[in-house]
Amino acid sequence: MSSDAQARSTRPGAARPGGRTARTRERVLDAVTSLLLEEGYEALTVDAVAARSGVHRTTVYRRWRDTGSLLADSLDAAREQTWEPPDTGTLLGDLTGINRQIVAALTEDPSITRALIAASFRSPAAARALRSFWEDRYARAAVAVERAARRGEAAGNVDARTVLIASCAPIFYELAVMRSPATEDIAERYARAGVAVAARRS
Amino acid sequence: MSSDAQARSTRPGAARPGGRTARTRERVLDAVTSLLLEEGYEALTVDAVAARSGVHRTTVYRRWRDTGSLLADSLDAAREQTWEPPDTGTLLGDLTGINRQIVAALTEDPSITRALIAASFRSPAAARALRSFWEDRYARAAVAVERAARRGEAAGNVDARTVLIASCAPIFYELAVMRSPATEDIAERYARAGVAVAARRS
DNA sequence: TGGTTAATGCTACAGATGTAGCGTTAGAAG
DNA sequence: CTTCTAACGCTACATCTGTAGCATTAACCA
Repeated sequence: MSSDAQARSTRPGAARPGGRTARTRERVLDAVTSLLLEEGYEALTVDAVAARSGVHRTTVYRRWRDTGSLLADSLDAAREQTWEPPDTGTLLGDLTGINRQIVAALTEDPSITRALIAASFRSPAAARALRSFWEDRYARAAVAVERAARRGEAAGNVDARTVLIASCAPIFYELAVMRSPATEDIAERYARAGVAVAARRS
Repeated sequence: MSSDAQARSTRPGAARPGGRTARTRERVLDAVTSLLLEEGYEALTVDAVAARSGVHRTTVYRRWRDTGSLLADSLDAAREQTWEPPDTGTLLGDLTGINRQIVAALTEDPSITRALIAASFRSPAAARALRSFWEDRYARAAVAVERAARRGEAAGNVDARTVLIASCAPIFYELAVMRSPATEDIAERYARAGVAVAARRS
C-alpha cells in the first residue's frame, strides 16, 4: 500500500501502470535513495532527483508534487513489513530495546527518520507516511505490554499505546524536537518511565 | 538576551544601535507578528516581511538570515519572563495544568509554537530559541516536583527534568510530531505518566 | 558643523519551488 | 499494423531563497 495510492488512482500511473510508467517510478525512487545516502536530506531537491534519474522535473512534480512525497514513497517501497518488538523476558528490556532502535534511527547520519519528520511539517504526504509507519509499530509492539501484563509486570487494564508512547515519545522529543545530545542511558531512562506507567494501576 | 545577540555583535546593529537601526528592527518584527497572526506561518516569507515592513529584503537577509531567525527574534522580544508553574496542591494537578497550557499552545490557530518547531528543522536560530525557551520552562517547573517530593508524592532522589519530560514529551509527540487529534483527556493522561515516574523509587 | 563609515537601498544573479500549455512518445486495444 | 491517448518531455513563467557589489543615507564622534 503506497502512501499516495489514492492520488495515483486519478493521477499518472493509474491507467497505464506497465512499462514506461513503472520504469520512471523506479528510476526516480532509486535516485531519491542514492541522493539521500550520498548527500543527505538537504540535497534532496526535485531538481537534483530529476537530474540524477534522467526523468524530467515536470514529470517528477506531476507524480509526486514535493520532496516529502518522494521521501514517503521511497520509504514505503523499501519498508520491511516484518518488524517485531524484542522479547527479552522483561518489559524494561523490551522497551529499552525498542528505544535503542529509535535512538539509532534518529542519530544515524543521514537519518531518514529525522528527514521524514522534518518533511512532515511541509508535506501532507510525508506527515501521513510518518504517522502510519509509527502507528503500525505501536500496534505491533503492543504484544510486549500484553506479555508484561501476563507476567504481572503491568496492570491488566493498562492501555498499551499509552505505555509505549510514555517510553518512546521522550526519545523523539529530546533527539528530534529539542536536539539534545544523545546520552548513553537515554533509551533505558525513558523505558523505565514506560514501566512505571504500566505498573501503575488506574 | 536575544536569540541572535551573538550574531549582532559582529553584524549590523552592534556599532550603531540607535535611531535607524532600532527603527528598522521594530518595523520588521512588527511585520513578522502581524503576518503570523493574519496569514499564518506559511505566509511568513522574507519577501512578505520586507514588503509589509517597508524595509528592503536584502536588509532583512543581512540582519536575520532566514525566517527562523525572524520568528525566534520576534518571540524573544515578546517573551514574558515571569512564567511560573501552577501550584494546585498535587503533582497530578500541577502537571495537568502545565500540559493543558502546552495543548493550548499547540492547538491554537495559528500556533506559534508549532511554527517554531517547524522552523527549527531548517533554521539553527529557531532551533536554539526553541530549546532555550523550553529548557527555561523545565527549570522553572522543577519546583513543582520538589514540592511533590516534600509532600511524599515523589521519591526524594528523582530527577525533576525526567518527570517533566515524561509528562510533557508525549503531548509534543502526539500533537506536533504525529499530529494526532487532541482528545479531552490527553493533558491528564500523560500527567499521570509523570506522576508514575515521580513515585517510582530508583 | 562636518567627516567618517555603519547601516541601508538597490540591482543583478544563481538556484529552487511549483504551475501551465503544448508537443512528443510509447503502452494498450482493436 | 494502425489508432488512441496516457504519460512524458520541453519551454516558459511567477515566486521565493540567499548572496554579491556598489550606491546612498544617516548615526555617531571629533
